[in-house]
Amino acid sequence: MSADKTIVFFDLETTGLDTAVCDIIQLSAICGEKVFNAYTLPRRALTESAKNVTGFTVSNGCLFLRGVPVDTIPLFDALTSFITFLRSFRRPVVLAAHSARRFDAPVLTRVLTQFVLRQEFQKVVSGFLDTFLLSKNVFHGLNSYSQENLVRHFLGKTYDAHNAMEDARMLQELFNTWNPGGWDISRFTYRSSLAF
DNA sequence: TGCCAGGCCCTCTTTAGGGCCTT
Repeated sequence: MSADKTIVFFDLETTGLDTAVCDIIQLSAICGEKVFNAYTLPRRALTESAKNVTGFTVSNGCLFLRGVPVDTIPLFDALTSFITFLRSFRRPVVLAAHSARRFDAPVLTRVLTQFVLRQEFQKVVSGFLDTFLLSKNVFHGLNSYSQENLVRHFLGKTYDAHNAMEDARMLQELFNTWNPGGWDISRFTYRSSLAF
């Protein structure tokens, strides 16, 4: 990774695993001490599996996290605020997520396109770094490359997995511990202009 | 009725199948 790029770690919680249709519920990101977090009310129902994994539920038009009401903002506002957050780094940003290529990037770029924000986004984000593919190729012989297992293995701790803010925070900590070289980062970084 | 998908990687492979990883 060249020195003129900033890596921002991010995570999404969504209504399900189908990247073609799922809605974003939580969007979180972190870079150093700078954090971003937004909750949005999904337009479609959560799958039972997503309810169990994330703890989110929707009732009477309100979002709840493990039964506690959560303040939400419109998805468009969350996306524009996110772009403003990314622009604050004043240099090209690489967005890193665990399984970014398979999951987070396709979902994020789909909704950005829906709200005609894709071009604005691409002005500040040069690519997506997939830490799942990176870890699997750099650290051989592990039983599992799930983020939860990697945090247990490399950091020796458990955490509130499937909360986007905590997932992003732990991913940054993992990455700083790995301290991968520029070649490995480049190998698993994908241009954000490409359709996923 | 079924209970959500799918790209990548591995191998008991390549005329294929199964598990991982994300919610």
